[in-house]
Amino acid sequence: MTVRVRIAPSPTGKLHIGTARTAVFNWLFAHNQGGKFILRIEDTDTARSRSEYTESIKSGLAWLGLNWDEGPIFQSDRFHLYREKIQTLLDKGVAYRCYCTAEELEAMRSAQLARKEAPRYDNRHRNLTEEQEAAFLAEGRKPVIRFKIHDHREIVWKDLVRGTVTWKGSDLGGDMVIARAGDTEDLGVPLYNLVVVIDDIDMSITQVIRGEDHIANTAKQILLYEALGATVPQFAHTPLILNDKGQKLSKRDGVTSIDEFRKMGFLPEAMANYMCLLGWTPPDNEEIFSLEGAASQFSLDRVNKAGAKFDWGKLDWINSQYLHQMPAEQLVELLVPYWQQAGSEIDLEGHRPWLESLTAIIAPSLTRLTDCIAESRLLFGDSIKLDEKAKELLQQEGVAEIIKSVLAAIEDKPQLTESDAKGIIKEVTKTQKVKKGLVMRSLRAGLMGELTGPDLLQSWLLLNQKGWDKTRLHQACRELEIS
RNA sequence: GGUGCUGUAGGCAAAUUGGUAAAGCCCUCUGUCUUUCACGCAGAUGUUUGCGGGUUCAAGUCCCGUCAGCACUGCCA
Repeated sequence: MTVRVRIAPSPTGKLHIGTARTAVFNWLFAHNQGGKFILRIEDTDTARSRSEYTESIKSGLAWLGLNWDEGPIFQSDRFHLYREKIQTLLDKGVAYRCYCTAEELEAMRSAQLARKEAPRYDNRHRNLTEEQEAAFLAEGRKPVIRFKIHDHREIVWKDLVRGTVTWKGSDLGGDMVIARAGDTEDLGVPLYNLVVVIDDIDMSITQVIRGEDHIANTAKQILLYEALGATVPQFAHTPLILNDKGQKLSKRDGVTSIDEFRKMGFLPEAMANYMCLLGWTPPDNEEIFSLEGAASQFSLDRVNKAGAKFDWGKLDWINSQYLHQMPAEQLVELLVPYWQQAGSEIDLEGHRPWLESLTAIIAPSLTRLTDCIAESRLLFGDSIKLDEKAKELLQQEGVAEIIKSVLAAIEDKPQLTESDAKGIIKEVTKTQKVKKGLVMRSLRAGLMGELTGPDLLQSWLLLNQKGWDKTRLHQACRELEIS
């Protein structure tokens, strides 16, 4: 049988890292098995679902490289199918109408809690007579539809991640609501546990791979598969993504949407790579790999059972690895938007070759794309801002002379080559009778205004292309004379 | 309260059906390279698998108990 798996997000928020990670595992499994990966939008909760979130989910998955083979399928288009199935369950006598009000349910729950019992529905309307139903209707009550869960039932499945999982019917909270009262619809509005099952049957889903927070739902859903006379798919419950305190990662933890990670300067390849590692370890122990590479060796039995703590340090490291090995001509394209956003003074469109050289110089110090702003700060513009240490160095004996002789050497040279620059440094070292290190440091101070930064020779050549080396060195001389 | 799951160095983790534990990666530190920072390369620190029992020639792995953490316990998904 062809493997068919799906990711079924609810469009009630932007694409969440947890949803994306589940999508990664499904995608990996599908690609490993030569199966299909399907996108289904679970928007039965019309009050909370928004189309803009559907867009965020689609664009987020696409950005990560998680292409889907079928869909998106929208549950909101399929209410007719759900109603049909509800009727089937009603006809079979495995579902019934419950007329309890929210207040009654609440009273029941608090009474149970007061008695230190597990809160659950006591199945009180399971066997109502026609007269009783008529009486409730006459009161104006709107029924929900409940599916019978027998306490003595034992539900067992072989989880692809966790092994054999056993659940008692009595621990499922009583007969479950599969449709809530609708304003017009006699059969109500179908709810999550029901529609998931109906769709997974209808779409011939063979493996359901989702977060472990769904384990209890799985037990309920298996009962529905049986009631609908369908084959039960295989299940795999993946560990949750945890924050640094060990709790399920939530919106309160700050950055959780894929959109935010993108804006923070993470590459899609790095994100996808890291998400694979959130609960899975490749057999070859390599930690840098593409989705395709991971898919070729993916298996659910290497998925961890313990929660996966989100490790920012590791994500940063992975991102830096991708950044460092990316060709400058490709990287520069990704950097330009950040420079633009930061309001760079120079014309970013008209200076691709220059920007590409700049990119090559700063690339090794980038961890996130956003770092390009800080790392290139000293290379933009015709002037410098001397920090304390640079000022101190420039005031050392002989330094002013070094700067002046360099200036003299470049004054009427339009464009320096690397060997020109090296020659000048050598020459100045000789004529001023100083060590090369002092020349380099002096030059760095005068050219950059600070004593640390990327490779000096390359930086100089970059500035030279714009004529900024002359303006900056002149400025350094002026400031030296004033102080 | 109930049910379920998890517990290996600072972090992520590896360890075929029980067979020498701490592989690998991140972080930290040191060395190296360099004018400097970063990158790269080389090396180092960390320790006995939450705790207590049991089975066994042998237990991270199996069993019992205990503690801790997390998840679920909706007319949300």
